[in-house]
Amino acid sequence: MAEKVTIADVARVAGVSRQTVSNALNTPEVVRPETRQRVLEVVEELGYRVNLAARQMRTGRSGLIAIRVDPVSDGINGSVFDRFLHGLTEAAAEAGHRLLLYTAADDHKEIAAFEDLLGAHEPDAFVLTSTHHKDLRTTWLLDRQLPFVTFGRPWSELPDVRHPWVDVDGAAGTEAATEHLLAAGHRRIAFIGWPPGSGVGDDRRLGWARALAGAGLDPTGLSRETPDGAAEGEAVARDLLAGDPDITALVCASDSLALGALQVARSPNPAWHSEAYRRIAVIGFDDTPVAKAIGLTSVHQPLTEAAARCMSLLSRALEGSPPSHLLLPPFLVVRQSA
Amino acid sequence: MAEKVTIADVARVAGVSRQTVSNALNTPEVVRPETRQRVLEVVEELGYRVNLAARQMRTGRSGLIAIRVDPVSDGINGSVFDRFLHGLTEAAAEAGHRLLLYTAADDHKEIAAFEDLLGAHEPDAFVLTSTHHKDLRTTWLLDRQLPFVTFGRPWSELPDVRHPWVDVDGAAGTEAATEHLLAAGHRRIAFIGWPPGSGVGDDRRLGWARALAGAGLDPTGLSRETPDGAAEGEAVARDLLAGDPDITALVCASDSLALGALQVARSPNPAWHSEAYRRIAVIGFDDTPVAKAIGLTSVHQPLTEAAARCMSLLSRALEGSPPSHLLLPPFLVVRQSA
DNA sequence: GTGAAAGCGCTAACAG
DNA sequence: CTGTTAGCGCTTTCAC
Repeated sequence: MAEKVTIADVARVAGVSRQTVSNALNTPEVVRPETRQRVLEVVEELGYRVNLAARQMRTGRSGLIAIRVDPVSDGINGSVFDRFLHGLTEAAAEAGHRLLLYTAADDHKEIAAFEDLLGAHEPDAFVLTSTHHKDLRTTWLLDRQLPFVTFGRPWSELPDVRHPWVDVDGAAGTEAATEHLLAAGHRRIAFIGWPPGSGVGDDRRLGWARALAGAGLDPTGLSRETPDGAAEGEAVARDLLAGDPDITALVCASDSLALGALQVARSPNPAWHSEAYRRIAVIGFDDTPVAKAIGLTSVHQPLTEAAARCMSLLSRALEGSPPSHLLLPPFLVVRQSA
Repeated sequence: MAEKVTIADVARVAGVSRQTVSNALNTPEVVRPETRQRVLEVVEELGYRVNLAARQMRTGRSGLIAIRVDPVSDGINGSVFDRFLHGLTEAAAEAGHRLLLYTAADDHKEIAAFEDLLGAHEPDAFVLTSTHHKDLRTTWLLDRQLPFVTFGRPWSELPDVRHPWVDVDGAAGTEAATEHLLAAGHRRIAFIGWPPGSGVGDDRRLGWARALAGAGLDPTGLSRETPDGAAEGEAVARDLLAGDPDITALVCASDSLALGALQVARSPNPAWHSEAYRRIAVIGFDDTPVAKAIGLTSVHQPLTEAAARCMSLLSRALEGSPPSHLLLPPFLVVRQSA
């Protein structure tokens, strides 16, 4: 049972040639239905499976899709990638592919990893995450016409960057969050985000600003920038609330930032609480387990769907179709914090 | 550069035979140092990389290690596996292997996946997680003498179950947690765990009981069982505290349970708060991002080390060494909750 | 429709 | 120490 059963065994038992077996499996329409039927029965009976290494030598296709996992999982936000990865594993399996993992510390190292992989395991395609401005990886892969899809839009101005991608509309997410707060009566809504230059962060700020503009409100003085982190979020929230007694709500670019902001919101501090009591609403981004655990309202990304879409765009790319892309809408998960 | 460079190219440029190149790479000691040096230079110059598919056809080894990822990441506790996976990816890379992902819904489906994989990609070994009583997978792999390692000890009574494994000493973790509470002066310390039968859960309960016994305390009436979950933990904690006014601390089998328990501990409810004010200490297990976020004291598992150890046991198994195993000590991360 | 031959890139076995 | 031969299992010609 664990013995190696080759195409020759199937051919012998079915009373046909090896080639006919191969045809029955790979090019069914070229074989007579009854022959095909018999071959398939024998395949089933013997538990035959194509040896991918042998196939790969002839066709050059390995059935492998490579994806990078970061050396360290940074806790709160790492869960976003992990959910995506789980979804992608399933989607890939349905498309007859398997995921191959690799690590790399930066763009250059990752390109070195591409070279290693292409020479060794020969993955059929790559899935790239965390796209950014001046992404060397996409350029490298495009130059060599290697199939890939990115989860994350190309944050580049170059109009000739043409590759399939899937992304979640971050601006729509923060916009929905802000509109939710507006609908609840909030009028002075601040934003805590990352320093400009990170496409994702800028996009999320944009949605907040758009919602304010839509309500005819002035965003001046209501936006702050900080590296990601709960401590950072807490500091910035404290500063914001102390400096502006009219702020009643905070939209954050991540759950980490929101978590810190929520500390401030939930334990009023005299330092900023000089005015009448304010109940501060807080909304995060990513709907991580932490958000669920502490009752933080957050923007949820449809990661399973994103993974499935990545896979289908990839399948299409492997068939030679021109690249297309997809911007998925996130949705707000409302909890106690807002 | 992206052109396919084979061993023949290297041989031609270096002025030796194909076999010498192969030897220089795989059996360096059998080749004259100067020849070897020249070959390696040409390899570098041409950017040659062995084609694993071709090698696999000859040697039967693919350089792949297969590991299952669960279809759905269950949020809080999923992060444990994910951290392990990240660590394993790195450890595998250092040992010259890559991780291949697959999914399966249960033991039987997973065994079917084994068969698929072995016939197709031919992984050199498997890494199994979530071992349990009557684990069909280990039996199946042992029967076929396929190399594998489990992260999780064999929870079986069978003395002949002999395979390499790595596990974290859960009992030592809850014991340390309980001792920490004892040292802080707590005398009536309850345990919230899972229904008996899940090796991991029973083990964690054992550590708590052991610590109490060591302090000469009676555990009677202090242990509760419930499926995992924050809501479940909350309900059980409420019940425990209402029924026993002397309880001042709760040790939980998971961060999910602890999260729920902490809700009760932090917002005193008249229902159980009939006695004098009690500050209830809570300790969780796994040290997930949620624990860090909400200041929950928790038992931390050394997952990166566990992954590295799994890989080294696997390497040894692939070399034919007899199986050995390892029980790693966890440690307590003390935060505000205890 | 079906079968025979060739060869993908590599390494184990053997000969020099 | 180095070179030659053979063949892993499969699929792509090309005959039949």
